[in-house]
Amino acid sequence: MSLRVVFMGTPEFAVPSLQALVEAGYEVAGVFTQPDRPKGRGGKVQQSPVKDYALAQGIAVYQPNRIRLDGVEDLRRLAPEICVTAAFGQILSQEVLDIPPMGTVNVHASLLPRHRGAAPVQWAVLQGDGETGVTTMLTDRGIDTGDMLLRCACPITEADTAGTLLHKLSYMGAELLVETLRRLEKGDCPREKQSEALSTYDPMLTKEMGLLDFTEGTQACLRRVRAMDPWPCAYAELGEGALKIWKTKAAEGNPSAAPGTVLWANDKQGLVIATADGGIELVEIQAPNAKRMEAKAFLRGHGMETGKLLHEVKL
RNA sequence: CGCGGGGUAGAGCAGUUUGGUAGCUCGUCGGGCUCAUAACCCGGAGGUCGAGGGUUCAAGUCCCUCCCCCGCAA
Repeated sequence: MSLRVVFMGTPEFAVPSLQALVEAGYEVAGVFTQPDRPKGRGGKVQQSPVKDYALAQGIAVYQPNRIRLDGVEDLRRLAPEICVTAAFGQILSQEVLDIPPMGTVNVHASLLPRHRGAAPVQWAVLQGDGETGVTTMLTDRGIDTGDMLLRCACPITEADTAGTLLHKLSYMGAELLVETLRRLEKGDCPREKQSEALSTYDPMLTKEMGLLDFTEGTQACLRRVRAMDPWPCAYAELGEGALKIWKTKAAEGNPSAAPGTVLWANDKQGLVIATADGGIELVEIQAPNAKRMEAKAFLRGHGMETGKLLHEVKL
C-alpha cells in the first residue's frame, strides 16, 4: 500500500516533484495550487504549471485563496496520510498541519538552514555561494524552519543563473522527495533540527532588486545578473527607460572613469561599462520595446556614445 | 476588450509622414594592400519589404483583415 498524498505547489519548480509522486505510484488524492490569476500581456487569466499537470493527470485540483481559511474542509475531506509542499506560495496554519497524521514534507531549494524564504536560489547566487541544493523538511508553523530530513547539494558554476539552477534543483528535489517518503514509510529517515544560529531568511525578490549598481565591484554586478535571470532580470537605467541585461562578463576597466561610464560601444569590442573596480561587458541586452539580443548586434543598428554615463545615454 | 512598440538580405537597423529603380552598419564570398591593427581598399552574392485582400498608371509606403514577436502593467 502506498501513501495517500495531497500535493501543494504552484510554479514550474513544483511540477517534477508532483510528477515524481505520480510516477512512483503514490496515490495523489488532490492538488492544491494558487488560484488562476490575470497574467502576462493582454491580462489573460492563467493557471499554474502545477494545475496544468494535475488536470492532465486527472487529479482533483483545489485553489483556495487562503488554504488556512477556506481550504481546510477540502483538505480534511481528502484525508491525506501525508502532505507534500513545493513552492506552494501560501502559509499553512497549525490547523492545516494537523490534518495529515504523518505530517507535511516540504521541498526547499536551498541547503537549510541557509536561505529560508521564497527565493533561496536567487539569493544563493546573489551572495556568491559556491553551492546550493535541495532540502526536504517537515513543515512547522515557521517559514522553512521545520526539521530537516534529507538534502542534496549542487555546485553553482559561473554558467549558472537562478533559472538554470532552479531547473536542476526541481528534478533533484523530485528525486529527493520520493526517497524521503520511502524512508519515512520505512521509519528510517534521519531528522535534524535546524541551527538557528546558522539560519538566514531572505525576502522575496522585487523588480527593483534587478537594478545594477556599477559603484559595486564587477563580481557583484556579474552575480546580480545571474541571480535575477530569468526574473526580474537585471537592468541599468538609461536616459529614457531601462536596459535589461541578460548576460555579462568581466572586462578591463579604466580607473579614471566613473562607475557607470560607457567605456566601449562598438560591434568589435562590445558594450563595456566601468565599475568600481574594473569593467563589465554587457554581452546580451534588451532595449525597451525590443527583443533580447547580443549587444554587439544591437550596436550595429544603434549608435551609442562612449564616455558618458550609461544612465544619461539616450537610444 | 489593460496600455504600448515592432515584423525590410544571415544579424542589427533606416526608409513609411509627402506612393515613383530597396539603403546603412556587420557578416559572408572573391581580389588587393600592410611589420602590424577593433585594420584598410576594391568587387560580388544574398530581399516574394510577416500573410492575404483592396485603392492606384505605380504600394515597403495609403485602406481593411489575419498571423507572429516584444516592452510596461498585473
